[in-house]
Amino acid sequence: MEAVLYGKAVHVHGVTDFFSDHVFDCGQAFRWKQGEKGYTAVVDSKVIRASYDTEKQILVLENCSLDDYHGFWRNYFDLDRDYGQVKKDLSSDPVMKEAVAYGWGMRVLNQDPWETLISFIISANNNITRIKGIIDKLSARFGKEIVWEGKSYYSFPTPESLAAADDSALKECGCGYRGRYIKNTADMVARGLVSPYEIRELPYEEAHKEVQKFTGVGDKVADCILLYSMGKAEAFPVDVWVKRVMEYFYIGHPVPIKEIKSIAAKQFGRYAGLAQQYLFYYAREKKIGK
DNA sequence: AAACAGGAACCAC
DNA sequence: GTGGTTCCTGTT
Repeated sequence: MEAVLYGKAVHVHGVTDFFSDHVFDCGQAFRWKQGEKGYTAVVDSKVIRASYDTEKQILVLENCSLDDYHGFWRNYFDLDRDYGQVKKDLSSDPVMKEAVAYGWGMRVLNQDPWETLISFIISANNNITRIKGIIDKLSARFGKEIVWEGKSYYSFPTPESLAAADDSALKECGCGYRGRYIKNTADMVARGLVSPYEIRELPYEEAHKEVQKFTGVGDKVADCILLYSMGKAEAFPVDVWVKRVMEYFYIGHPVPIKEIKSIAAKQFGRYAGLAQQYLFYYAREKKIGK
């Protein structure tokens, strides 16, 4: 991999196992929007546009410096993980082989723990379209405006701004009963009672327990936060889709979520979270079990 | 228009 | 600690 600066864009040469639709539309991130020139998002209070040239194997990051790339985006896009090897390892199992072939360009992003915490509290009992809408409204209302190419974008709200939010404003953003959970959680973080950044440093089991101290975070949401923002590749979030696909292909009948997690841990090992990501995309696109 | 989709809180037991 | 019910909003 070699990163080269062209004007205000970084071109990363030699990136493999990358396909934008798989990366940005597999349910892990909610702020990336597809446009003519690529996918655009606000991440870490910066607007970024990403596009990938499959033929030349170049990842183009617009509005990005070389320092930004090495200091942030390289890790954000998980570019130092050998997905070729991961996919090879997972493909010894015929079901995973099929799922991996289908979502071949998926990568698990390393996102911000605070943003991921709130985003997945919103995700509970909710669907992706609605989650995206709620996060957009919250950002427009409580985030900071950033203008790029003549367009307005909004950063993800800070803990302080959400802790101070009116109940009615959260309701208008479509949070529903989750507004209370968001405020409670934001308040805990703003007061420094629990830090998502400190939780990130803990091993899986402890982090899984700690993150559930936030209101609105249960077993599944905890696993999402650990996998998508705390570098825990063994975390295996079981939502209805993953439950269905696991029962359909591996078990044959309905079982409790706890059992699905332990079967997955045995079957997929330390990459269970990456396996989950391929399975989720496969199950949802193919409507397995529906 | 009633039914459904989607995880965690909360209260019984 | 387990099981059943309720929470909110958008879609069918």
